[in-house]
Order: sequence, then structure tokens, then C-alpha cells
Amino acid sequence: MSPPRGPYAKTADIRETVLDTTLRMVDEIGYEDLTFTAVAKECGMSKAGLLYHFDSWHELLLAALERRRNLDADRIANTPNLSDAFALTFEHNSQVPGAVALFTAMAGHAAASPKTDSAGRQFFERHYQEATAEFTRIVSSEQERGLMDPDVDPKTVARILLAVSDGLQIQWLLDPGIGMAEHFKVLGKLMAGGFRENPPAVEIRAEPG
Amino acid sequence: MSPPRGPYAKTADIRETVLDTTLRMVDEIGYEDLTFTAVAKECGMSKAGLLYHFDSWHELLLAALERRRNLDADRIANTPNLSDAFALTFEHNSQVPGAVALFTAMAGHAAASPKTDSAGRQFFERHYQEATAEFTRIVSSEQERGLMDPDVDPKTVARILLAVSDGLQIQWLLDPGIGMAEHFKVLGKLMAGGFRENPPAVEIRAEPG
Amino acid sequence: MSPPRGPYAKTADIRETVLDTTLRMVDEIGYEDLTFTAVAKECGMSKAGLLYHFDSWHELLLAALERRRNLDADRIANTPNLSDAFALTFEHNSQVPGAVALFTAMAGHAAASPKTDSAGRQFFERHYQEATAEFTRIVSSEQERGLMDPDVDPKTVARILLAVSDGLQIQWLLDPGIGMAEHFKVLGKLMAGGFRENPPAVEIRAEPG
Amino acid sequence: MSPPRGPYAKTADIRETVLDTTLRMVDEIGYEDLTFTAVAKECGMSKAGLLYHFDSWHELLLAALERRRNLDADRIANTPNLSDAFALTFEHNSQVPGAVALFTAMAGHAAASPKTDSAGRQFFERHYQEATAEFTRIVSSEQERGLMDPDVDPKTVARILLAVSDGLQIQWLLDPGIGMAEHFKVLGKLMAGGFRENPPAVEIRAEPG
DNA sequence: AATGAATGAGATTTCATTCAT
DNA sequence: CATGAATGAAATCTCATTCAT
Repeated sequence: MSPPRGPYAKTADIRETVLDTTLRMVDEIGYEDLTFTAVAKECGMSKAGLLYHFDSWHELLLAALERRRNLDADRIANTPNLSDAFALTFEHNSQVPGAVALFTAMAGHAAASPKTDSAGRQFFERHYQEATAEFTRIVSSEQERGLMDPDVDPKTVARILLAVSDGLQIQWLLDPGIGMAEHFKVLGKLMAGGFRENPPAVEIRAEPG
Repeated sequence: MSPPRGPYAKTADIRETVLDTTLRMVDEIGYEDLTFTAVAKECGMSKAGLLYHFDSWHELLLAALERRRNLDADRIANTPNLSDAFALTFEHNSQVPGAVALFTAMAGHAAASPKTDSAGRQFFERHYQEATAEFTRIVSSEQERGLMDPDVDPKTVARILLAVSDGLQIQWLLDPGIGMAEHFKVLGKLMAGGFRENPPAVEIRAEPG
Repeated sequence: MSPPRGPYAKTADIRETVLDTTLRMVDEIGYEDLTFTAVAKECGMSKAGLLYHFDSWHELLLAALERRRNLDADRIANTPNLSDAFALTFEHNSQVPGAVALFTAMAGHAAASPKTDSAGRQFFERHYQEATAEFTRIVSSEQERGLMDPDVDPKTVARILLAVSDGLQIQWLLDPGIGMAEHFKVLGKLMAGGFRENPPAVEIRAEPG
Repeated sequence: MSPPRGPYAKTADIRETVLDTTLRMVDEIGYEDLTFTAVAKECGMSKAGLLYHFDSWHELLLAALERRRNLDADRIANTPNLSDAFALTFEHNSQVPGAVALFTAMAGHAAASPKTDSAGRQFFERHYQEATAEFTRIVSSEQERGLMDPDVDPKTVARILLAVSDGLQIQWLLDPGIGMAEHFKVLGKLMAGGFRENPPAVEIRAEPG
């Protein structure tokens, strides 16, 4: 029942610390300059010491993305409101551009190297399944409340929204002048279609009237 | 004083050949395994020889992306129809997943390293400006033809569509089972909003009227 | 004063188990891929745990070779017949190519590093002394029975035979097609010289008459 | 016809120099402490520079063994006399114990790892084929001159002699007190069998007749 | 008797780049 | 216009070993 021993708890803590350090660093120095050596040093550990906790650099990276995903999931888990979920996600991502870039780069790699990067593929497939499920839930909720066309497949819409989220991020990184609030507003309007003239959902963080 | 024209033409030809080879290779072997050495060999050139034509590896990569962009721009230049433009872009991208991944990775890098990668940033800023302009033109056209809410800012919609395009790509790479046609259809419906019941725009490749 | 016997017996048992595991593994995966870590895991022990029983990896390896030697010595201890002794040794060695390779490699190292590997040198010197003694005994026996020229120094012949054994092994590993029986036959003939036309000794395992 | 360019000749020279340096070093410091880094430094080259000439460390090592083999082959190429060939080979080997150990270790590895070390296996198979052929030639010559039993297969004898050579080497390394001359003498006697009472061949370096 | 954690030293290899020719 | 040669910096990872518990 209980985990093998006391030290194990400590190990889990160390993993978390390392993962958080990795996520912090990737935003500070960018994912291309993020190296195993640098992470080890920042953690006050030797490279070999770090490899004791993670089997490889690649595995550590995936674990870091997974940790971020868990934090993200918690964030929107109780958000029934589409625009709020969207805004929350975006706001957080905006603060961790490096992590976003890392995510995208690794996703690209996993997608392009299905044979040699099975761990990566596995991770990203699951990530998108879960993320899609989460957004699907929200979209369905909007449909039930009459805020969105009930005839469209909620899962399809969820994937589209996920894509917008990923894609807008990149544009925003390259040009922070882009006003995201405005984009959310327009997106909400488009999503609502002709169903409600002033659907509360499109007002970012607005209290429904 | 001015150098003879002949060599210049040859140089330009070589650049083009190299760029096309690079784009072909990135799809065959993935951008992470694409190395300067490999490109040089495939071009039947020594590394030093290749560096005569391009100042650096990074510059070569950016040049390759630029070449792809030119080809892409030509493709949708005369497409007034939104869903056609969308489908055309996607169809081409689907055939060059490696180039898409490379693009995204370099964009991420440029965004995350504004100081050290000014060339990259410059390239991507211009790329998005041009791409946005292109899509803006199309969106405006749709609005003029009464296929889309004229009150929304066309540029904002254009950026959103661009984001969908970039984002859906990644999901599709990870799960080719995703039916893109279906997503286009739903996207079209959402874009059209309540303006037309069966707006021709949502029919992929359909002739209006 | 003296520690209780129980733990000692257990320790000795564990050492034996580890040694046998090591010998088994070296044949399965080759001596170059045989690592301390791998042995520990296969023994269901941690690395630190294994080091409790053996002072170092090198010591463990020497101990493993010593164990093999003991098994080998038992095998030919009661064999007065030269060709039988030869065949027995070879047959066993053929089934443990990894151990043979390990032996040779460590012997080479010990010979080449007399200063830094005194334990190794000590081991191999003793090994050859004992092996030579064993073969000398057999050669003498053959001479007494009139099967071999009594004028040659039996110890010298013993060393030569030992050398043939070690050397043929390598050739056989590289080309298992080499028929060892044939080589034994010829070797026996050469050893017998002109002393007996059909000396029983040269017929491998054959019943005389 | 002519090789591509002038510089090629220089490259061949460099390879030879590196190979000779490697062979010298392996005798000075032993093959287990011989590293790529050390060889590069001794050659006054960077590691990367050295890798320009050899694709990998393993390849360099095999090339070094091949060079040694060529030198060896030249040495006995014109020796029709068995004991002379034997003595020549041994004398040289005695001066390069490290190379002998390296050879044996790599042979063991190649034999034990046929799948992963195909280059090694290829090298050693060829090596033994050629060495066997050389000794076969000499043995046949001895038989023709009536110095050896003509009924035995010369190739089989050749392999046995090769084995003695490889095996005695190890024993001699471990105990340089072993008098090799004595062993040659006995070996010659055994080889000659009853054919000649005082066959000139058994006198090391003796002038026939 | 055995473990989890951590280390240090070093290994090979990759890769864009430089330079003289 | 192009090459062969050489480099430097860094990368990930291996492995036996140590130490406190």
C-alpha cells in the first residue's frame, strides 16, 4: 500500500523541483539554449545526479511539459465558460513563452519522428486527447446554455479552439502589440454566431447580466 | 566595375536548388536531423562550398522558409474565397510536415530570442504581416459579398484564421485521422455566423452562386 | 569474538550466486556490455548492495574468472588422457565464449598493466601456474605410457598445449565452421610424433582396437 | 586515373602517422587506457580533426590493427622456413604487447558481438583467412621438403600454429621468464615428428644443410 | 546487509564554422 | 566558385564508486 520507503517522497519532491526549474529556465533563456548541463547546474546537482532522477534529457523535457499540462488542466478544470477558459489559458501561456515554444518544437519533432520518438508521440497524443476533451466539455456546456449552434460537433469546435489558442500564441510572441482581448471578443462573436446578439460569453470575464 | 552577369545568374540558380533541396530534405528526415553537413552532401557540395552561397546555416534555413513562403503566397494570391484559401494552404502544408515543424520551431526560437536572433525575428514579423495581409484581403472580400459579419475587424479575423491554420496542422500531424474537411466545414459555418443559411463559402471548393 | 557462522554462510552463498550470474551474463551479452550496474540489477540488488560483497567491479570480475577456473579444474582433474582433457576443456569453453573473451581481455590487461593491476597479474600468474601444472601432469602420464617422446620437457609441451587451447578458441569464435575434432586429431598426431603408429590418444574418444 | 587531388596524398600520410602513433601508444599505456582524446592530443590534433580522418574511434582502432597486420605480413612474406617465420612473428609481437592485447580484446569483442560489430567481425575474419593462408604456404613448403608429415592437412596445421603463436604470447606477457627459444625448439621437434632425426627446421635461424 | 541518492571524471561524437589554397 | 583540412565548443550519457542511513 504505502510506497516502498521514506526517501521516495523526497525523490518525488526533487523531481518536481527539477521540473519547475526547467520550466522557469526555458522561459528565461529559451528552449534552444536550454541544456541538460545548465539545468543540472541550476538545480545545484551534477549531471549524473540529475540523470539518476530522469532517464534522459528527452524524458526530463517531456516530464516538464507534463507538469505544465497538469497545472494548466487544474486551472480550467472548473471553468464552464468558454471565453474564461480561453483567457485563462492564454494569460498563463503568455507568461511562459519559452514553454510554449518548447511545447511546439517537441510536438513538431514527435509528429515528424513517429518511429524514433515514440515517447514523445505518446505524450502529445495523450495531451491533445485530454485537452480536446476538456474543451469539448466546455463547448457542450455552451451549447446547452443556448450560446452556440447545437448542430455543430462540439469536439470539432474544441479542436478548432485549441488550434486558435496554439496559433495565436506564436503570433503574439512575435508581436506582443497584438491585443488579445480584442481577438477573444471577435472569436466569441464568431462562435456565438447568430444565436444571441450579445451573448454574455463573449464578454471576457464579464459577469453575466 | 560591375561583375559579369553570368556568374550571378548561376549563383541565384544554385541558391534556389539548395533551398529546394533543403525543403525536400526537411520533410524526408525531419528538421531535427537536418544538418548543414547533410544538406551540403545532398547538394553534391562541400560544406565550405555551401557556405560560399549562404553566410550561415541559420541564414540558409530562413532563406528556405522564405522560398516556401513565396511559393505559398503565389498559391493563394488569386483566391478570393475563404474556404478555398484555407483548404489550399492546408493541403500544401499537409504534404510538407517537416517544413511546418521547422517553421514553427524557428518561429518559437525567434520569438523567444529577440536579441540574439534578430534576423529570425525580422523574417517572422514580415511573414506574419504578409500572411495577415493576404488573409485580411480575403476576409474583406467575404464581408463585401455579405458572407460574413461586416462589423468585425477583418484583420483580427485574419489572424484568428491564420492561427487555426497553424494550430490544426500540429494536431493533424499527431493524429492524421482527424478529418480536415469536417473541420473546414464547421469553421466556415462559424465564420458565416447567422448571415446566410447555406453560405456558399462553407462548401469547400464550391463555385459561388 | 568470531562472528556468527550464519551470516558468513549466507554471504558465501550470495557471492557464488553473483559470480554465476556474472558468468552467465557475460555469455549472453558479451563482456564489453557487461556492467556492474547490469549485474546488480540481474541479481536483484542495488549497486551499493553488490559492492558490500565485492570490493570493486574489477575484483568481482576476477572472482568470477576464478570460479570458472575451479569448475574447469574439477573437470579435467581425473583425466589422464591428453586428448580427452583437451576436448573436455574445449567443449566447455565453446559454450561460454563470453567468458573466454573476458578472460583473454583481462589477461591482456593484467599483462599490459603490471603496475596498476597487481591483483589481476597475481590472478593470472597463478592461473597459468595451475593450468600448466595440470597439463604437465597429463603430458608426463602420456610419456610414461610411451605415447610421447620422453626427451621433451613436459612442462614446455604443457604450455604449448595451453597456448593452442587459448588460441584455437579465438579462431573458432570467429569462424565456428572450423572443425575442432579434426584439429584435435592432427594435434594428437603431431604430439605423438613417430612413437606409435596408431596411438589411442589421438583418436578422440574412440575406443581402441 | 589519378586521385582527385594533391591533398589526398597528404591525407594518406596523416592516416599512417596517426595509426603508427596509436600503435606506439597502445604499447606505452595499454589498450584500456588508450582513448580517442589521448591519441588526438598525441597527434597534435583536435578530436574533431582526428575524426575528419577516421569515422569513429572503433574504425581507427581497426585501421591500426590492419596497419600492424600489413607490417607483419611483409615481414614473413618471404620466409619459407617455419621456425624462422614463427620466431620473426613472435619477436615482433613481444615488442608490442599492448597491440597484442588490443588485438585479442577486439577479436573477442567481434566474436562475441557479431551483430553490432560487423566491421570488427569482417576485419578479423579476413585477418585469420590471410594469416592462415600465409602459414599454410609455409607448412606446405616444409612438407614438400620432407620436413613434415605429408599426410596432415597443411591448413589445419597452420591454424594450430597460429593458435600457438597467439596463446604463447599471453603466457609470455604474464611471465617473461618463459624461454621462448626453448618452446620453439620443442614445437619444431613435435612438428617434425619422426621424419628427420635432426631436421634443420627445428634449429631456430639455423642455416640448412 | 542493503539502499537511495549523488558524484566526478571522462567517453565518444556532432556540428557549424574557419582558413589557406 | 569550391575544396580539404582542421577546429572549438558543446552535447548527452556511462559507469564505477561513495556516503549517510
